[in-house]
Amino acid sequence: MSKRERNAEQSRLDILVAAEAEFAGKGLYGARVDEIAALAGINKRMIYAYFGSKEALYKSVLQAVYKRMEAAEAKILEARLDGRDLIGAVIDLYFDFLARDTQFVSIIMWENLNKAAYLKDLPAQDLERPAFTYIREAIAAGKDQGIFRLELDEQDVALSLITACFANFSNCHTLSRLFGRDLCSAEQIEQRKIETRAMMLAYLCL
Amino acid sequence: MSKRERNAEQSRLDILVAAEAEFAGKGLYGARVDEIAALAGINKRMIYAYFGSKEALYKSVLQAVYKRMEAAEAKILEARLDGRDLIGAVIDLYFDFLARDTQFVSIIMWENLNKAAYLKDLPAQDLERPAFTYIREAIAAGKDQGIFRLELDEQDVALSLITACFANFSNCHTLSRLFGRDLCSAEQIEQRKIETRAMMLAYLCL
DNA sequence: AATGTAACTCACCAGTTAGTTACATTTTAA
DNA sequence: TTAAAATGTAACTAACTGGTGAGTTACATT
Repeated sequence: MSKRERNAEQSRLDILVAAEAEFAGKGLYGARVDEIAALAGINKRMIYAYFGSKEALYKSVLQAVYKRMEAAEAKILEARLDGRDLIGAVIDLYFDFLARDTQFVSIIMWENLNKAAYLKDLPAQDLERPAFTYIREAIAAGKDQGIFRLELDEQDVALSLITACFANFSNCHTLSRLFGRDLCSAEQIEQRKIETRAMMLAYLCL
Repeated sequence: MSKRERNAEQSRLDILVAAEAEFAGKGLYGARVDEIAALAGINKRMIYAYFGSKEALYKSVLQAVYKRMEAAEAKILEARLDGRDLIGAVIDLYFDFLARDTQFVSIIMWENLNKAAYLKDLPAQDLERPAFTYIREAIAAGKDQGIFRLELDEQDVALSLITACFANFSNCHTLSRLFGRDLCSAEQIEQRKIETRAMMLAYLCL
């Protein structure tokens, strides 16, 4: 086997990237440590040196994955939109993020099947979602401005929004089979985005 | 080990029930044949006698699971509802089914993570969904009667409806952590049902 | 009582798994 | 210069895995 350059930081990163691909594809149980080592082009021993165990490696991957979502959501906070514009922008952002980052979708699903057992071990700080707070506040403001329905609860709307986006990606394979069209394709996803936007706005707006 | 009563049909069923629990909990990779045998209270050898392989057993479970969904959907066809009543009834049905049958939810999710590889092997007949056709026809009729928006596509609406229901169950564990409330609880699910109904009707109706 | 067979048990295998260890090489710092 | 710490390799192990060969038991038929 060819020698690796000595670079602890790079090696750690290579392991994380390989592990994410392996965990996304096969889950915690199905993933093989030897496979991760081979994919990272590193010796298996280093995985144990850097991460300690397969489980600990998985937790690091989970953390990294949520960090990506947080980074994407930061754009929402920066844009400082409100009302209908904000809702549209949020849906665009989630659709684009989930369409691009299929490993994120897979790992979240695996974590759900695992009853979020490992997510629970993550420090609370890694789970704070400033974007959720911002969305809730914007909905409340929209109600005050008389553009959103008063009877709606901000938290419920935020939940509806996120679930409506996510399900298009988490279940696209089985639904493709059931509906007889490839829902994973870029065109179908674009269509789902338009549809989701229309649905959310019809629901929210007076 | 205690002797089993000789009953091929019962044994087959015991294996299927045990396998579904094991596959739902751990997926195809994570499930252990020995565990299924222990859970079914049967000798492992019989699993191979009846089903041939772990994969073949999984496919049988997948088939059984979809049959349950089909049976639940049959009630939609029987009720012969239309318009807003139908939409409400469909949401009720999916919510109630998914809330009760958590193993269904898990297995569908696993199958999606597996890119529906095993679903593709199932005979097309097991995947026909008369309920979907009925819903699409009812939406078209609603448009003619002037109660539903004309610009909507029936197929898109059916998709929105199913995804909006499913995501509440598939992602409840991670979302519970993110939103700081137990979205798997009966009360929260009831709240999500009300919300989903309001959203779909606002979206569909003129 | 003898026979045939479906249902079943037991003991085992060959391959795989996460994790470890002995040892070699390189970097760092005094 | 040199000792120690860090980084790397490859061989190893103990436990586990899906799957199987061979033999046993219950029971119906003759």
